[in-house]
Amino acid sequence: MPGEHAVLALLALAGGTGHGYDLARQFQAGQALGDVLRLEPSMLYHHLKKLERNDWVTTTVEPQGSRPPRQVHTLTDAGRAEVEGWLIEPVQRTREIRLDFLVKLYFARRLASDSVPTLIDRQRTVLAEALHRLQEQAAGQTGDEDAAFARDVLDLRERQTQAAMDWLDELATLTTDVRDAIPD
Amino acid sequence: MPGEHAVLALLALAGGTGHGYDLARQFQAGQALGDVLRLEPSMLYHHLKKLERNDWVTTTVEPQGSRPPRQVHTLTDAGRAEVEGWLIEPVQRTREIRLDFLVKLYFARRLASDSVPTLIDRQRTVLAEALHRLQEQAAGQTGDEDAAFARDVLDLRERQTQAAMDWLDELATLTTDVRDAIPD
DNA sequence: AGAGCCATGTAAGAGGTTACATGATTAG
DNA sequence: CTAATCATGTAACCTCTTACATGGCTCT
Repeated sequence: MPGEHAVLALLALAGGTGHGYDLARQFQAGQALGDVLRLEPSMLYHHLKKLERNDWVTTTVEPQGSRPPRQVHTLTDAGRAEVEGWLIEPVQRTREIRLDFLVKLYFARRLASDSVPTLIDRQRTVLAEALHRLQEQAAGQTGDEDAAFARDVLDLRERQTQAAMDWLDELATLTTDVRDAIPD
Repeated sequence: MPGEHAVLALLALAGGTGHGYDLARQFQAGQALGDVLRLEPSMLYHHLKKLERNDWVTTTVEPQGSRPPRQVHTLTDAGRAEVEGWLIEPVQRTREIRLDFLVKLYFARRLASDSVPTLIDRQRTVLAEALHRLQEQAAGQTGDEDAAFARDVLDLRERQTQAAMDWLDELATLTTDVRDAIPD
């Protein structure tokens, strides 16, 4: 469920307050964020209701004269804590790299850039463990047709996990370069 | 929606008839198929109902004496045609390789092994096109923070697509080896 | 005596998509 | 005059997960 946390983090990025229509723009196609996580208005408003139920935001109505009134949402302390925790937590499954981790990275760079190297490192550890488990499984295999298929499955997963690792390695290099660079 | 087609294909593999409980075994953990696509009984029965609505199977009740009666499902001609079409059609999105394509491969090897090299080759073509589009997008990029993120996103997608390509290449090699081998 | 198999489902709910409703305002 | 923008949602419909209901039979 990256949607909920993305909305919460976007609210944090906007300074802690915002209304639905405004947040919606970032989740449209063509936006850096929207190209990774597309959120239709209906889903966005749905998430905002849920955030309120979780006491992560409070909502007040702001009349707009002729226009429909805005529902202005404000981050609570619990909401801020939730974002902070989410930003430093790596994802557990390899398939979540493609969506959840990318969204996390987007916000981590903008809200807590100091913690990005740690996030990348912790994510590398999780993937390394996954890789290790895959290699262990690949070791104990028999020889029938089902086993041949199981080997192919493991081989694919290993390659996909390794690709994500290589990508993280490059991310880490670039991030470190920036931090180590001496400003002129 | 690989679930529906997997159930249909499993019915074909069983000779064209079968009942739910029997099919369910293959979708449990520990089975070659179940380790890729887990289908809980409730979902399996749901899919069987849907297959009936699509006229891909017909259902008859078979009393079992003391046991609960079986709902025996039989593939129709339309159902057979649907399986055949599905088996030779590559998946369109890279993320579908992990699940949809693997399931397809499992059944293609068992139901239409002659068409497997063609399936792999067509899938390679789809991925090559995707890779090409990603490289084109990576070429036209500006320099702000959003663009840096967009570059990272494209880089990850490229690596994941390339990993799938490499895997397909190895699959193709192995498959060809088997076909070219001279039986003794 | 109790666990687990046989065989079928229903119910409830999370998560998501697509389409539509409303109604004034502003830009081309 | 038309289209898009502002601003909020509802309704209907998928997919999927988790938990539970039924009730006799077989194995240890």
